[in-house]
Amino acid sequence: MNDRDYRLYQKIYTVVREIPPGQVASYGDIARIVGGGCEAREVGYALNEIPKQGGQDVPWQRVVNKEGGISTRGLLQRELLIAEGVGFGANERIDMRRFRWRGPDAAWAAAHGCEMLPPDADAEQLSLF
DNA sequence: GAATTGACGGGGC
DNA sequence: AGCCCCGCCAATT
Repeated sequence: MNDRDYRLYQKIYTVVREIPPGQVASYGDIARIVGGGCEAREVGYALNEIPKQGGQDVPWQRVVNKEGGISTRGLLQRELLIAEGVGFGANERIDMRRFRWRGPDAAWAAAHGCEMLPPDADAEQLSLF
């Protein structure tokens, strides 16, 4: 991995660290927040590198796929999320409307050169209740 | 260096 | 809801 990738990975980790406990974000969400042409798969690769880099402070378990499911082998990620209060529904799926992170605030995004998450119409509907 | 793979997403059916 | 296919691009073989 070259230096540019390393810095990109660090930026990804910085964003992931902003996910509050008890909430989750999708790989695509993280990629969009990071911006700069970052893509969902690259986020997955970055998270995969965490164990090699000793990034113990990165809450990687809060990053799931867009369906609210986990793709990692083993059940560790599921256990960690349940311990934080993230509930799994039928078919081992997280209710993204309830637990999806809405993204960083504008000040943080600006300070770190990141993008805001586009408003989710579905989530907006939920807030009306 | 070509082919394959993958902790993904979106669109179509 | 599920399933399939394509695009994406870094990492690996």
